Amino acid sequence: MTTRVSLLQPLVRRLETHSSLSAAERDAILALPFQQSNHRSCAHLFRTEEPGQRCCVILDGYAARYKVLRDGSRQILNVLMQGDLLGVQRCLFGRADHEVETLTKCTVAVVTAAHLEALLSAHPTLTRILLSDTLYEGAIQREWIVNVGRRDATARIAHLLCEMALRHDQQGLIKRERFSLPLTQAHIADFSGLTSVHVNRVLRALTDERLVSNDNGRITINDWTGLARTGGFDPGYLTPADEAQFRGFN
Amino acid sequence: MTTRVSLLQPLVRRLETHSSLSAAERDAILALPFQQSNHRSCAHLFRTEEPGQRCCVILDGYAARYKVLRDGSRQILNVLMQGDLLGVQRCLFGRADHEVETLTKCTVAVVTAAHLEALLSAHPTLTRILLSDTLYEGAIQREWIVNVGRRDATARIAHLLCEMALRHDQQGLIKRERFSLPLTQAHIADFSGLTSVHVNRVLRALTDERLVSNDNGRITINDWTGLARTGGFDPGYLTPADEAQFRGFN
DNA sequence: CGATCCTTTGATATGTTTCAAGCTTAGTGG
DNA sequence: CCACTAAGCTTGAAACATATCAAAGGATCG
Repeated sequence: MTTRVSLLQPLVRRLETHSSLSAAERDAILALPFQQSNHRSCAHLFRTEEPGQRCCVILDGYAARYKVLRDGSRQILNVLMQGDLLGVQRCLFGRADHEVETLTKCTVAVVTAAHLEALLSAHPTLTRILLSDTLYEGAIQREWIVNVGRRDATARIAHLLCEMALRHDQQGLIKRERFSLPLTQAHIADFSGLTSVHVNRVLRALTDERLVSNDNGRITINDWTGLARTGGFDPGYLTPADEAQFRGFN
Repeated sequence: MTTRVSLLQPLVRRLETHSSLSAAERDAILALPFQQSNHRSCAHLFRTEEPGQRCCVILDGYAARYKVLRDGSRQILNVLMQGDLLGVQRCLFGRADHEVETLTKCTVAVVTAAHLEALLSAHPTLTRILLSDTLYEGAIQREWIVNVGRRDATARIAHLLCEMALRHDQQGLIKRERFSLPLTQAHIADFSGLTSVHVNRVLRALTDERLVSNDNGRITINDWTGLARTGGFDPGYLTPADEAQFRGFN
């Protein structure tokens, strides 16, 4: 039991980036019953058609929320990583507006709506923590609206890299300015509202300027300040008011 | 007291579009102490610089969440109308990532964080209702990402009109396919990530095709099906799973 | 009755898409 | 171990949607 329990640590870490948990709350979360489930790359985690009374936490790997349009084009809404909690909407409404697909091999902890329910009943303040987490996600989404609405291709991609870097840092997943980001150029295109051809050219320009380098899904940020400047990146939307700023963006 | 209390009815109506409230919860919301406050057009309701421990409900008029970029351009994130609840993020985090400005003269009910706190303590299930409301807003934001990321100018604006029509319908504010939408073409541009010049041309095309007509801030939808088709509008993200579909979009 | 804000229109410029093809790389089976 | 395949990356040329610039025409309001 102890081994399984500690696997939910990424969720705790994630929640603690914007809220503070009491010891009892933390223990209750870590003791949440779940079923571990492994998925191959490009597998559906959630589909809009099949409603379900379950949510899940990403323990390892990457996934993406997205919507497909009638003409077949798709828009990625957010890239999900370790610690991210999915499907709360589905638990509350029995349905969600978007699909979720793995981008890599993924290990997730599946939690039934009933167990989530029980957790929230036992610790009512956790509902507020969940609300905070949803507001945090909302802030990420709003910044993304700005990104696709008002920034040019170069800034969009630079911004994407900055955001993912900071989120990795919050989860303790960045080492020496390096982190993993297993997105193909087609993924980045679907995410930033561009075509993969154009993403290719922009990415090339960014590496030519020595702002970042990309070694097969491992990103290295060579020039934080420069990248943040080109991306118009202001980390405020990701960090609590009182938190020390991320190195490189002060 | 009764007169003041009944003014919060739009909030109840709003919450009831996606959640069901018990009689006690409804009464508690309606009895929430608030201070009525009137604002002229183009006034700041919330600014990022000045954090505050209050939230508010729009009783009458329109407002917009937005962010301003370094180069001075701005992106409207959402248009807020009667019944919309603002500043929850600020109450929980003491800060928000975006600003809110009135688009018209506006009457709002200002609720202190302390009173909101008291309400949630007395009726813990309301926290979950608030979470549902935040998820509902999240769905609207996600659809907007799709809109600016993957739809052309015509579809974006058609979609905007469809969404606003449906939201007005949910609040009972649409009469004979007509509703109020006091956005200038510059507003629509800032919202849809276009320029006002281009908005003008697109809007003209939509009225030329007799899909909509615009009489000085009052929109009439002349052809629901046609407008929804050009906008790629699927109302699923706004309506609970079991709800009867909006007329015209079945 | 001027002043201001909003809308409209035209001409030109530009960022991004589209199309099309060749190239690299990693994985697979003979 | 090599040949084959598929997926992803790269490049170039042409087309297109939207932006930019500039100016004129309405509407509204003090």
